[in-house]
Amino acid sequence: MRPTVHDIAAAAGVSLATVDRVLNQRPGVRLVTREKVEAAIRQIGYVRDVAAANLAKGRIYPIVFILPTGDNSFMHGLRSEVRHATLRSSFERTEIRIVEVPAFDVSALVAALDALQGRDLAGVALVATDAPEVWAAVDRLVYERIPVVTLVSDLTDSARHHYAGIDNIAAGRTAARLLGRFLGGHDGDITVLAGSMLVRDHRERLEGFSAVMAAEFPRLRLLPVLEGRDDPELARSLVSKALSASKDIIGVYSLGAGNRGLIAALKAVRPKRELTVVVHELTQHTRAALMDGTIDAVLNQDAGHEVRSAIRVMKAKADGQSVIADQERIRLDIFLKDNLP
Amino acid sequence: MRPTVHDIAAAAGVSLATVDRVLNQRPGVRLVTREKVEAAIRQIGYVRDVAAANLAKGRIYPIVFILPTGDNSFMHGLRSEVRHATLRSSFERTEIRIVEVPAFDVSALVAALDALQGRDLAGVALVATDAPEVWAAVDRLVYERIPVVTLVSDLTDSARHHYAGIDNIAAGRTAARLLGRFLGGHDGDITVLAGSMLVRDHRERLEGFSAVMAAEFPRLRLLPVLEGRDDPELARSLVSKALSASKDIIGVYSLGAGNRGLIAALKAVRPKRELTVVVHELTQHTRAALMDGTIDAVLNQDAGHEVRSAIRVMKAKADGQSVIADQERIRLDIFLKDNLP
DNA sequence: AAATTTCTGATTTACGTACATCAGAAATCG
DNA sequence: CGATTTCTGATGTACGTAAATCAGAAATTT
Repeated sequence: MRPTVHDIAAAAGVSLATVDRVLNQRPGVRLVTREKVEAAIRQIGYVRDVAAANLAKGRIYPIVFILPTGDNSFMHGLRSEVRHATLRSSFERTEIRIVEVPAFDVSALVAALDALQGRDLAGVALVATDAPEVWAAVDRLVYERIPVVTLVSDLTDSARHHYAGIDNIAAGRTAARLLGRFLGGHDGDITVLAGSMLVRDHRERLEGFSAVMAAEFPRLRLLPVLEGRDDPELARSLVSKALSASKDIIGVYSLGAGNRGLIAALKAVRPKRELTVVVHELTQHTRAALMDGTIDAVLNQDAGHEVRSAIRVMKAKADGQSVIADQERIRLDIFLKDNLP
Repeated sequence: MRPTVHDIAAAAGVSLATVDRVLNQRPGVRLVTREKVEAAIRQIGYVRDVAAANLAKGRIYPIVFILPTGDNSFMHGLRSEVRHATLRSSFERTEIRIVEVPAFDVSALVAALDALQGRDLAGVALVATDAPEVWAAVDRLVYERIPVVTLVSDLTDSARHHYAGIDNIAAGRTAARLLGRFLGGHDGDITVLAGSMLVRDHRERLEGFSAVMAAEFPRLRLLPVLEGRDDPELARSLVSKALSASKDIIGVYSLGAGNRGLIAALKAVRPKRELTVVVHELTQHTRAALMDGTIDAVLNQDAGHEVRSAIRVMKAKADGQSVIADQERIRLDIFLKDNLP
């Protein structure tokens, strides 16, 4: 059986109340006594029963998620995961509120962050647009000892406590290698569709992609990046234009959202044009396109994992506990048509 | 605030004791009363506080893991994950015992299973060798109402409650597509290294691999399967022999363990021979080989996830609860040199 | 209608921790 | 040395559930 507070009290030769004062860092314990208790705790290997502790304190964790609006499937999925988490909130002693702000809108994001100042929050999670004003607003919350976690996309320079998302440089590199290897030794152009260079995840994916392409697949040339603002309709028109402008395009890497538009553009030129395509985010549209051969590979981050990880981290930070970095690592999923879940 | 048993009692107009009888399916409640209570439970949306319930019952779950011996890295990793779980056992109210049996040894496995009959166990997890005697032994345990979970490799025909492992047909198909696409349109032979056709995971991987190869990459021919018994030394010699016997081999798929030997054999012919290689299981050896280019892709199942999932499932079954299938799905990880964890 | 059996209610203790109160001991101060 | 101040012990309640006991009500049988 696992040791309890009673065992500590007996081992240290003090009362339960004193053990409690030491454990919860309450005042009223002499230094020598405190050390005696701490020695006993180490010696018998006591570990607090978190379930019982939570039951006793009945604490709740008020949490805010700041999510961008936009009708692309990835953000839909993310919002739905957060909502799903609100359904479990009574079990997890959380109270989750969702705040929506326009995508890529720095001042709106800053306003949303500043509105949270002075609130008694256990944590704030945000999909960050990477700008100095945002760093500052985040740091203001951090200064107030509110745990802040970036979700999906990180901030370059800020005191945020944690980033819950994939390694986007690695994702870009992986995309490049898949595309490069799938294209064998062929020569040709590659077009890249991004959402916006204002967000760090897209910049990093491009960075990793370009690096591997340049170093290992010199026969493939990158065309200027198309910025589709994660908007299906804009993505469709940009890609269509690019495909008709250059007949040398043999590969496409879509590193943002709005793939519905990309897929429409691809289908319009199929099967005349043979294209190898790697995209990000598994949605109903990319899944179907992967199945029918329009897309060759999908890189994915599991939005559900990210949301749950973010919540775990915020709760841990709010309790002043450390997080197990390895356990909170978000994996990059690679889907071909054969291993779809 | 979340509703409690007291709220149910008040809503149903019965006593706490009656609510408890209904909730824990104890006898002594008339049908009409039981229905009244169940209606109240549904109506106020009561959900049992599992933490408090576990605290109150103080139940422990005795669990046995049956693992094959063998010095390949994958089984080492699996054993170490199970041991790691034993360290957490006091938190999770489990009491885990590990039983080791020789790999691919049907009668030893049956003996180990039968030795567990009549014990009061919350669950048995085993890496199964797929044979009728094993199906029968597993079914004997199931008949005694002991939850049984297969780990890594499943059984064809048995009443085991759950399988904690990847979809091996999908894994084989994925390997085929990666290898096929990486080899462009080239002609040549593919050699397949397996552990043993006695285990279902290896058979299924081969099945999926062969199917996609035949259907989509007709210019690649499969050579007869090499059975390395997951033994590094045997694997090395088999692969070396095969490579010198046929100069047409341009690809290798290793679907079992013992990759240390495969890698040694590959390094012996490098860089003269250009080979595209896809293997299973990320270990220190395959990781290094992926980094240095000896291997092109690694398919992986996360042993830690499998062990934790198996434990969750056994506990749920022991409590008569259902498992959330989707949550217990083990994902197939694909690693290229760019996305190693 | 009495005797029995089957339900139900009321109450209590327990799980391991948090937290509050109050009395008394020990240390420190004047 | 007495008067504070600071520390410690003893004790009780609470969290939400499990589980047991016993008395009494209701239903069933005789």
